[in-house]
Amino acid sequence: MDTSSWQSQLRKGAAELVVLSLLKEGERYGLDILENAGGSGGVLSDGTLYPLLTRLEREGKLEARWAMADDAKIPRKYYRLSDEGEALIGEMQRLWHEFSAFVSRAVEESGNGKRTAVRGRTIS
Amino acid sequence: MDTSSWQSQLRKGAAELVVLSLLKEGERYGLDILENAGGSGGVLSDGTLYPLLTRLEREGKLEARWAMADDAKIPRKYYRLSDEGEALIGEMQRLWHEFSAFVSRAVEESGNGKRTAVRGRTIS
DNA sequence: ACAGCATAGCTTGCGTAGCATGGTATACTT
DNA sequence: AAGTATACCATGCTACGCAAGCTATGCTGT
Repeated sequence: MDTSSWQSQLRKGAAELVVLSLLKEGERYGLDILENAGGSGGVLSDGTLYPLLTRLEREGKLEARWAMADDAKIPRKYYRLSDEGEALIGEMQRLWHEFSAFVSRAVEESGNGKRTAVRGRTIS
Repeated sequence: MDTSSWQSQLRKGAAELVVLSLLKEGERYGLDILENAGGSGGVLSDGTLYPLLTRLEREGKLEARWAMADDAKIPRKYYRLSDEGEALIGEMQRLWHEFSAFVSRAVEESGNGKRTAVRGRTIS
């Protein structure tokens, strides 16, 4: 049973929400985000993340700086929420709750017994 | 704050799950599905639903028949799960729970305080 | 010395699905 | 006759996930 392409579709949009949510906690760089959002059951691969970060920066939702952390060997690009991003994430989180509640309800109701059969003759 | 195109992205894949879940209860026709899945906070418009039903039928996940119900004025096309669709929906529902739990966790953890600031000098 | 691997970030091209818009056809209402 | 409701379908646009592949640095083992 192949559900992999369907899962890709399901992830659309969720990546943006998860990344912005992670950055709400504070500054992070690419691979750091990937480890926190792309693990088992995760929603991100690196080919998805970097274009996404670039886009969010271009759209003004994120700001970025290159920095050399004390324990790092090579420079990292650190991203943080802009004022606009900060304003957006609250609304997105509210919409996510609404959306996931709706889908979960639809999924769960389908467990409760059969509907009565539809009357009517099939047309051939 | 425009989140409408983001919401479209979020809906991708969810429509298929919701439709198959509704059909797990029993036979339904197009507008019937639309009323149960497309309302407020819903995930479907009719320009999405009909191509989706056609695709699912073509892929063998659904079977359909035209029928004249007693209370209807014009014929309706009734869809039901095929054996393959029945086998698939269980797996999809399991994956949905996993996925939505992951995203919800990411969203909710972002409420718990600030991370410690990253040490390191910005490179200019 | 140098091959291999880990860390870190980025680019290209493909495929898929949501959806706005518009269309067909029938039946009922005014 | 015109308008509205029911019911289904087709076209074209767009966005985004992701596989695959690229660059560059620094550490480690032989």
